[in-house]
Amino acid sequence: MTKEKTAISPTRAEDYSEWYQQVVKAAEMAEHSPVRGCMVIKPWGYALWENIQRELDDLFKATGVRNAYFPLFIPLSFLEKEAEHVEGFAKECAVVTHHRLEKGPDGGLVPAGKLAEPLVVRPTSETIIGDAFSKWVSSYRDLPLLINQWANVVRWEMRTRIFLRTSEFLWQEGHTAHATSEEAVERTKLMLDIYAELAENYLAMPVIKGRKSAAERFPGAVDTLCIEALMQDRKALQAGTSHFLGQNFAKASQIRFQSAQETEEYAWTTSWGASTRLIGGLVMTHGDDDGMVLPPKVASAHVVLLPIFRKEAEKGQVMEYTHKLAKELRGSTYNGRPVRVEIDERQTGGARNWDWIRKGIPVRAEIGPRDIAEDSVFMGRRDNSPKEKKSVKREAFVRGLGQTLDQIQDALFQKALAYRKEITCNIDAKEDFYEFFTPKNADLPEIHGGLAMSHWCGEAACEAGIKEDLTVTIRCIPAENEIIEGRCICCGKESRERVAFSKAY
RNA sequence: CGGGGCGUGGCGCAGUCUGGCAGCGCGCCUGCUUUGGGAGCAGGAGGUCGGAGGUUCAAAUCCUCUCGCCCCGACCA
Repeated sequence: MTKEKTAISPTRAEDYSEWYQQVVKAAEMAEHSPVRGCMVIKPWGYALWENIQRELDDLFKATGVRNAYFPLFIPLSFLEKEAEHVEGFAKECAVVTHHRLEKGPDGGLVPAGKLAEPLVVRPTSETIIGDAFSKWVSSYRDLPLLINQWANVVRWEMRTRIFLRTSEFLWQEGHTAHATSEEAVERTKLMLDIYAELAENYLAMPVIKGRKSAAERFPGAVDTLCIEALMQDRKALQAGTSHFLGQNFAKASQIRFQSAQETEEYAWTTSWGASTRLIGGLVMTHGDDDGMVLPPKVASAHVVLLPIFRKEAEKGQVMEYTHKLAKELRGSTYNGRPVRVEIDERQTGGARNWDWIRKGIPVRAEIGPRDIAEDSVFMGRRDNSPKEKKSVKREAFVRGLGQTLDQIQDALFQKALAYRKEITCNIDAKEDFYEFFTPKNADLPEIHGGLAMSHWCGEAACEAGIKEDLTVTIRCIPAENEIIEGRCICCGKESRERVAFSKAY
């Protein structure tokens, strides 16, 4: 039996982690930098982030959120204001202690000019934004205050993975202040809905909306909501979070306002974020053994035109036809944005085609003299086999492109959804639960497990025990959960709902 | 931060055990051939072998230190 040749080696089944690295590299999305744990995001990958940014930004603004920018550096004393918060982040903070370099005895540069107060490179900005909010809010008429910032943050991670967990990453962090608890809770849910909308309708990534258990909650939050997506190795990825912070940070930062009843109150705040981690999620949701697969709505480019000519005499005609087609496509729109078109003039035969398959572009269109004679293009779709290509009349190609892209978008979502269903199951017996999450081959674990919907009594000890035994955690308590009597998967005590258990990134 | 693995041209790797001219495949450049496809032939460019120090007549290879990446834990978006 000969193995089908794949563009990426190893395949997902052979070595998922290595496959992931190879796809990121082969699709030219990002590479490692000389700085430990930090990546260089390359144009093909950064375009994804730009598209995510644009989409999220529109969704935020439609709910009244405005953008602002706060400092990269946070005074150490600010971080100390909220006890749980500082405890949660202290271990992964990068700290700036000096502000000047001087020539040292060996000729190298050494830090000089020690700072009076060390500055923490923001791991998140609740405290410094809280400080600003305390000045901006004095009356209930100043509320709600709805602010977002697009920024980089630094968390000094023990173990990094490109896009999924890097020391520095890009994200947005929204911060809001409200007059009432109810309104803040409402905002927390609204932003989670926006993340779910982005994930499902834009990234074609099915997600489960839910609430974190106390153990998984954001440090300092009263409640953490999240969307969880399932990757092709059956592990869950937290793809967005929205926190209800109660009055914890308002008290820490003195965000107070005078109410309509002339009483002084602490504001109720929220924060919510999504990061470049989503790009890693795209790779692991849609990528296949031939490389990246990009959902059209977020794709760095929608179509690549591949002109084919052999003799110089043909070149002029083919290139003219190609550029004219590109111009026409770029003048049309998809999902409210101009169609993004690449032209690859390299004459490397089939290898060129495979480059674009690896990069995951949704549509490839080959244009040679024979096509031009028939006023057609030879089209291939990334959601089909690489060999499956067909001749399409130029006019039909242009007119039908939007529909084609919609079909691909939908096909990717449906495929991901079907996979999630396949690896999700209700498990009620502890023995079955342990078997579900235990690989058959302990030395070289195969892809196993999935999402187990199982009963949990609510005790932290049960949650911790399962994490200890299986490295399985409660990803979330689903938002739209049925009340069903059952027995805790760990201790057997009474439980009224199932929660989502899985291994996670 | 503990345990393990790996750093050799853009990518994938051999060479390291046993020290002796830095190699192979793919990609890249040039030419010819081919011509609806992951092309063939010929020629060519590109690497202070992750870095520093040491042993030696001689180090990719041996020793010490160090940096980075990957995997498994602990921690986390």
